[in-house]
Amino acid sequence: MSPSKALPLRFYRRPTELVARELIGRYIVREFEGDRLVLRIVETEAYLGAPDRASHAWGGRRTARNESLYLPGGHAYVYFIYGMHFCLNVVTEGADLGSAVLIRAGEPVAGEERMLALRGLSRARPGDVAGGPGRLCKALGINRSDDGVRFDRGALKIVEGEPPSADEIAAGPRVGIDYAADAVAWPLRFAIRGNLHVSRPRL
DNA sequence: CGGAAGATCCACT
DNA sequence: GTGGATCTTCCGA
Repeated sequence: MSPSKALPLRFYRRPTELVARELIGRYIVREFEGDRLVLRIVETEAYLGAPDRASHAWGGRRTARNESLYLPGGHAYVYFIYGMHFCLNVVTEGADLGSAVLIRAGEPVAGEERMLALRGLSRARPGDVAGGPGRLCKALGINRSDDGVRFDRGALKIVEGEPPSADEIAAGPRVGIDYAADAVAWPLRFAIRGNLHVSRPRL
């Protein structure tokens, strides 16, 4: 079934837009209280750091909240937003740049029953479990205690998969960043074309 | 020190 | 389509 070989740190230490594209089709493997939860990544967004108005690292902003965003590629940046949701990012490139990829949606591969329970649902249509960054974190039991962990080992890994071909990946503007001036329209959102687990608005 | 806004989600009309 | 939930963070005064 799903492969178990974690991506090496060097995978992440490349241009952010490329990493965002190439994370599509990989698997997030989460060990949570004895359960193995697996999601296939179907949607990502690239955040480029200081030059990117939509990035938490815009203009070099650096605070206690986003400190882990400045770790070297391959670490997690988990932040709390809107008073109730967590979002999961994969730090990219080298240390101190503040570039990262937001994991926006995943397709359940294993442990779906447990993920449903974590989401507080009894049944779900495609996309309900992990279609959206807040839902995805809730389905995997991710919170601030996962901030700064490595993705190549431990209880929150990203492993190899079967990345779709380039023509199966759609690109478009990122979600929820209307304030981001010139960066509003940058096509840094990536998703598997036609996949039902992609968040709204669908690409 | 106060206010505003946020890389969201859900329920309701 | 609209607004409310809920709270941390940030910036301006």
